[in-house]
Amino acid sequence: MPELPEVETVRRGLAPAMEGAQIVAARINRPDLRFAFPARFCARLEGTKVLALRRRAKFLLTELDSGETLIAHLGMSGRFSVIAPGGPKPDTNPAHDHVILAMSTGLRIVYNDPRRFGFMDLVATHALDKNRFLAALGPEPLGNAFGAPSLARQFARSQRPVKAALLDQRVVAGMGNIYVCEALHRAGIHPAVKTGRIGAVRLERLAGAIRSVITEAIEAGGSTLRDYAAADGALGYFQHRFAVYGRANEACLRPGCDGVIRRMVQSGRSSFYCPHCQH
DNA sequence: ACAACCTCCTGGGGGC
DNA sequence: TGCCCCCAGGAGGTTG
Repeated sequence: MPELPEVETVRRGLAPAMEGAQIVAARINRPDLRFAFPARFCARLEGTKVLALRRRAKFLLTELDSGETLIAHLGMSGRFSVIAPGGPKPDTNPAHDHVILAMSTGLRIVYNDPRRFGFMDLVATHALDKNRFLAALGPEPLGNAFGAPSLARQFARSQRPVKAALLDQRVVAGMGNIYVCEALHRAGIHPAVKTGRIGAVRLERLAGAIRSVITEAIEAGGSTLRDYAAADGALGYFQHRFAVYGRANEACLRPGCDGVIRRMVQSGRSSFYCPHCQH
């Protein structure tokens, strides 16, 4: 379940192993992940130097000195590992090692993804904004363009449950099921509330809750449920701070609230909320 | 044009 | 004990 905080943690782990280094060899072990790899994928990577590792929403962007940028999405179960020569190997099943980059430093970068919901693309850096995966993304929750005003604009466009709206990457980029549930709980907003019924004060509270939950989750190295680990194998620990996610039938943790967390299904996805303090 | 479903995939957990 | 079914979920694609 890599959402923004997990992808940011992966980026921070990969950056020191990749930035400034050259990709001396690239290998893919199958022709596709969720989508086919682009033409001449390995050849276009080999011999390039990594200028910078960036992140946009849940996408990892590796800027190369060839003028192209490698776009990677971890899907549900994608993991990048940095492997030192003779060093420990990750605990992932090597049958699902799909992409292997040998760096000029001797380190290897391995992309492992059992479910293959992840995908990669390679596009001209100057046209990154026009890429089909990135073009429609909304503002970064920690960026200046995000806030109550941007939420208000997006919420006015269509009436739907706020839970569904926040999962829409055009509304705010990088939120997934976990952090949407947590942010709604912090803001005291019921996940089924229609977007148009949220007033200015609550919008401000919601924007603040989104920023705080994402900030704290990044500081905690993300959340590790089953699949996720950072590039060095370290586990996140924000899962210990979940107030609602995965806590059905447990007590609400909000001070002074004696509610019990419930689970409901919205558009096929679990929503966790406290019926006592979320309205 | 846009919103609601469908689909991709595997490992793990629950139930029988 | 073992097996089977179902669930988890991001986002593009398809359908309506």
